[in-house]
Amino acid sequence: MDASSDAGDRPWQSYHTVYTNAKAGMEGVDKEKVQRTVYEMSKGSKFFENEQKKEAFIQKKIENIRSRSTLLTEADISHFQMIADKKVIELEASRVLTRTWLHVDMDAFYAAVETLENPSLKCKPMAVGGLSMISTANYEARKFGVRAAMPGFIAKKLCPDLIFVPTDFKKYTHYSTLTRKVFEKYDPYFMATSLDEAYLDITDVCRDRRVTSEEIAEELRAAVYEETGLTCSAGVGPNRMLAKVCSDINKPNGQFVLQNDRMAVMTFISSLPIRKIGGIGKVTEHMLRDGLGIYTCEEMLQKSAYICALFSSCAADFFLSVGLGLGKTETPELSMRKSISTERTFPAIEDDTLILQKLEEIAENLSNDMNREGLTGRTLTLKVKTASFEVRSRAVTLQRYICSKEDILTHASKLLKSELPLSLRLIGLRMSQFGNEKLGPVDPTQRTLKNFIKSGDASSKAADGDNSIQPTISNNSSLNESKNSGWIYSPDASPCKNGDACDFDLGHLLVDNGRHDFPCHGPCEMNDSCRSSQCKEGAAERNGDNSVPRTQTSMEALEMRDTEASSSLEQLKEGIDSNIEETRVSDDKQQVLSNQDEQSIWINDYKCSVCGFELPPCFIEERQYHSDCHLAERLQESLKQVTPDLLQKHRFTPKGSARKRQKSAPKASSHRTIDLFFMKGKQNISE
DNA sequence: CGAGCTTAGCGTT
DNA sequence: GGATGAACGCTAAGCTCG
Repeated sequence: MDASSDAGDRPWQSYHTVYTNAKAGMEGVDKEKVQRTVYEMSKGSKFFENEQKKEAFIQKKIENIRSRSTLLTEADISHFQMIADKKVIELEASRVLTRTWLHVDMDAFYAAVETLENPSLKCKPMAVGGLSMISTANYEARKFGVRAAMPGFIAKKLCPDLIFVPTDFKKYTHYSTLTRKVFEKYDPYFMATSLDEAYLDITDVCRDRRVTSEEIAEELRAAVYEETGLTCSAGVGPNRMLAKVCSDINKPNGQFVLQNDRMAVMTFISSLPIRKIGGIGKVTEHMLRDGLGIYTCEEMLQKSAYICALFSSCAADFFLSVGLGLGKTETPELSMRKSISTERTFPAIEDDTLILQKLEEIAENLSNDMNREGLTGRTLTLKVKTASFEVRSRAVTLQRYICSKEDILTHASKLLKSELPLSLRLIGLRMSQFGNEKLGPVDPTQRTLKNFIKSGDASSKAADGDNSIQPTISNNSSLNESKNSGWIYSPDASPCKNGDACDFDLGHLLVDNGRHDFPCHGPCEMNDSCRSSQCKEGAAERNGDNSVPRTQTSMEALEMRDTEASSSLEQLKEGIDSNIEETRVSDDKQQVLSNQDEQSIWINDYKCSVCGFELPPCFIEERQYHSDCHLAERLQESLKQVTPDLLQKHRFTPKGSARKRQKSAPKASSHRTIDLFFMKGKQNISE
C-alpha cells in the first residue's frame, strides 16, 4: 500500500536513512538533491531492499499506534490523563535547577585532527573513513551533504573531489587525552562519553571562582584550543540532556547557554523538535510524529494521555520528562562494562568451511580482548548478518565462565552450525554476564564466601538474581575426570521456593579477587564513563544522599538485612563462626581457607592439599571455586553440628543435578530457536 | 507468578 | 564496477521453569 504512494513522483522522499536528517554544518545544503542521490545510489541494492522491509515494519507499528489511539474512549483518555498528570507532577517535583552542566563536543573531531597533522587538507572537502563507511566529514564536505555514517561511495557521488583519509585511532586518542586534561581542571569528575565528547558539572567551579557559566565555557573552549589547536563547541544547561542540545546550537566553534530557570527551560523546550533530544532517533521520531502528531517537545505534554496509553511506563516517563526539559543532574556512579564484543564485515561468503574459519578469527579476537581486560563471561551471543542484511543473534548461557579461544569457538561453532547453510556478510561474538574476572572488575555488591559468613550475610535472604552465579566446572572435560565430586555446588538447587528460609545461598557468592577498580588503561576509547575509584567516591560525596553509588546502597541493603536476621539465624552464624575456629585449630590436614590459605591450599602450586586434585595455576577461577567449595564443605560439616534441621533447607547438592541441567538447558534453547524460525517463516508468508 | 533467558530492535558515537 | 561499520547500553516481548 505504502509502495504505491512511494512510487509517485518523488520516491526518494520516503527513503530515510540516519544520515539524511539535518546536522550541524548542513544548512544551505540542497537536501532534495542529496536525498535523491542517496536514493538513486542505493536503489535496487540488497541493503536498500532490507531498509524497505524495515521501513514497512515501522509503518505497521505507526499504523498500530494510530488505530489504538483512535480506539481510545473518552473514559480511557481521562483515565490516562490522570495517570499522565500524576507522572508530570512527580517529574516536576524532581526538577533540579541547582546544578550547571556543560557539554563539550569537539568539532568534526577526527577530520580536524587529520587536518591539524596535514594542513594541506585545509579548506578541502575531506572525510575520515573509506568507500564503505565514513566516520566524520569536515565542514567543507558537509556543504555537499556528506555526513558521518554515510557510505563513502555515496559521499563521492555527492562530492567528487572528496578526499578520503583512513581512520587512525591512535591519533584521536592522543588529542582526546589532551582535551581531557583541560576538562579535568573544570570538573575532576567529568564524564567522557566518547573520544570527542564530555559532560562537565561546572557548578562548583562557577561558584568558587565567582564567574558565570558563559565565561567558563569561553575559557574552556579557549583552553582546549590552546592545548590542542582544535576547536570545540559547548552547551550549558541545568541538566545533561539540555546541555547536549545546547552544544549543537552554535556549532562549530560556538556555545550556547541556557539559564537555570524553569521558565527559560520551558520556553526553550517548547518549539524544540523531538529529534534534537538524545535518545530519540529516526524510528522514535517517526512513531511519535506519524503516530501521534508530535513534532516538538512541548507536544509531548499536550498529548501526555496518549503517550501513557500507548507506550510502556518507562518510555512514557522518558517522553514526559523530555516535555518538561528534565534530564540527569547527578554525577553517575562508576559503571562497569557489561559486555564485550567483536564483529567483522566481509564480502558475503557461503562456504561453510570459510565461514567457520572467519568465526575462528573472531573467537580469537574476542578471547584476546577479554584476556587483555581480564574478563570471563558465561553468556555468548553470536551475531550474523546475511547477504540480504538480515541480522540474527543466537545466545547460550553457560554454567561456567569462559574466556579462552577454544571455549568460545566450541560454543560459537555450535550456535553457528545450527544456522547454516547461509550466505553471510558479518559475523560477531559478544560475551556478557561477566564472572570472577582474573584482573578486571568484580560486581562490588558481591562478596567473598569468607566475608559473607563473617559479616553475617548467611542470614540474608536469597536475592539479586542478576548476580547469582552457577559455577560448574564439570563442563571442562579434564575436570570431569576428577574423582572428587563433592565440590560442585549445583544451580539446580538454587531457586528456593521457601524464600524466607532461603538463607544460605552459595549460588549468590562471588569470589573476591581484591580488585574493584574499572580496568582503565590510559584513555578509554569507547563509551567510557571512565573514572577511578577516587573519582567515584568524590562523585558520591558531591551528589548527596540521592545518588550514592550502587555499591554503597547495595551494601547498605545488606547491612539492613543483617539487622533483620532472626535470632535463630544469628545463632546459626555464631555456630558457623565458632565451628570455623574449631576446625582451624583441630584439623591440620584440611585447612580452612582464608585469603592467604587460598594460595597455600595448592601443594607445589598445583595439587589441592585437601583432595589431591590437580589444577595448574592458570586456572585461576576454577581454583578459586575449588577452594571455595572446600570451604563450603567445611561449613556444611559445621552446620550439621549446629542446627541439623536448618541444614535441610540449605542447598549444597551433589554433582548429579548439575550434570542434568547441563544436558537439558542447551537442548531446550536450540529447540526454541528452530521454533522461532519456523514461526518467523510463517509470519512472513502470511504477510 | 516471578526470575532468568533469548531474540530483536533502537540509539549513540 | 561494486560497494552501507563497530561496539557498546538499554528495553520490550515472549518463552521456560520451578
